[in-house]
Amino acid sequence: MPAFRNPGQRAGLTRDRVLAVARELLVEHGMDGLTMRALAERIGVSPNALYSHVESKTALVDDLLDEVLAEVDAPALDVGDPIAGVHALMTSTYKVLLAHADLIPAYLARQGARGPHAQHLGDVMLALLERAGVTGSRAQEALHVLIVYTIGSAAFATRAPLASGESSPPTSRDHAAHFDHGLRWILAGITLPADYARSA
Amino acid sequence: MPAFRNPGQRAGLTRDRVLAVARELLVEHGMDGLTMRALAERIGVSPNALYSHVESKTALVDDLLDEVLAEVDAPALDVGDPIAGVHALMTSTYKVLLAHADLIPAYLARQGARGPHAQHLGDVMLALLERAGVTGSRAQEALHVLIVYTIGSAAFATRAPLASGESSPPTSRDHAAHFDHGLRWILAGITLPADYARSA
DNA sequence: ACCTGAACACCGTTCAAGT
DNA sequence: ACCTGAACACCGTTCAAGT
Repeated sequence: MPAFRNPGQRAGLTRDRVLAVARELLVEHGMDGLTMRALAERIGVSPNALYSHVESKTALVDDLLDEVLAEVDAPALDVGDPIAGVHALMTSTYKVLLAHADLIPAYLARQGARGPHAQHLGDVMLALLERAGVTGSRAQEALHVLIVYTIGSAAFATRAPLASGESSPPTSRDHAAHFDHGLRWILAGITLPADYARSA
Repeated sequence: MPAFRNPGQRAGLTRDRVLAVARELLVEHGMDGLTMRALAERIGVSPNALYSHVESKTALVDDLLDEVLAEVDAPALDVGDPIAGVHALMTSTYKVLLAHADLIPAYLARQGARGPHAQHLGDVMLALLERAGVTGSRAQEALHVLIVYTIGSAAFATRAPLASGESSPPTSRDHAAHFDHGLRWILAGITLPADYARSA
């Protein structure tokens, strides 16, 4: 907060640096510790300077969450079994989320991300689902249920076991197996005929 | 905020009234609209007066979320199939959550509730699981995965369909059927031998 | 275009009174 | 015990400068 610069003097700040320091703050002190003012202080700039590089705090967090999704491997759109492609995509997402466990509560609160990477992954998913015969609002639903399931599973896997009972705690391999079973069930449900449950 | 009372004059405020108005505010304006100051203003009291009836804002929201769980039907502990009991309990919880859809984002953010009602339902669940042969940290895990799944499913069911595509949107009956399928799968997974996935 | 200083309109919470 | 007034230590964001 002390003034090393006069008005008009630049700090050499970039949008990428803002995002990087924001991520540090979030990992170190959680979502409550990520404030615009704390962020500005760590960078060494006045709080309002951030608004030259970021539209709002909400947009900043959205960008943060979206950035991580760049690490997800998107399968090819037009080769192989489309449901196998969806399976691979969600499995990769699950792994990426586990690699950034500190961000999981934020994903959970927002029920996913919203930026260009999330958009792209969503488009890939919808294209794969379409090739599998799932379209329209049913595809939108399938997308959402898969996202919620994946984030929820990642949240569950990062929960420290409460250490009661005699059996050994579940390994990350156990969690991954659990995740995989559920994923396969959901995919089976999604590809059923659309009116399988329309009866009384 | 205008002063109708002098210091020392009571407003006849009760803890139940604070909770009731807090719930109004949350339903009307969402989680962001529920502030201690807005709450105090609607009640007609100064903001700090609330702290005579509530420990903190966090505790207030916790109580709010917990209160709703009083509506859940807890099955008998010691009669019938315990897994059928767990199934009935989660199904009742799902229905109660849908009946208070405005609160679902808050449950999601906190991954459940924490008060006495939540505690009681958790105890019932653990007792049922124990009768089904699931104990220790594995039971804790099962509890958590069932909670996350149920809240996530309720969140999914209350999402307005995005209205693209030719097929008719899924009914609440469809959602309930989906929820039931997933619940049965999870229960099957939970009751498998503990080391089913321990291989390489 | 990018920064500072100052300010606006808020927060949750505490502390010292008053009855 | 329950309330008010005032204050503390914060928020996100905007506006008017300066270069």
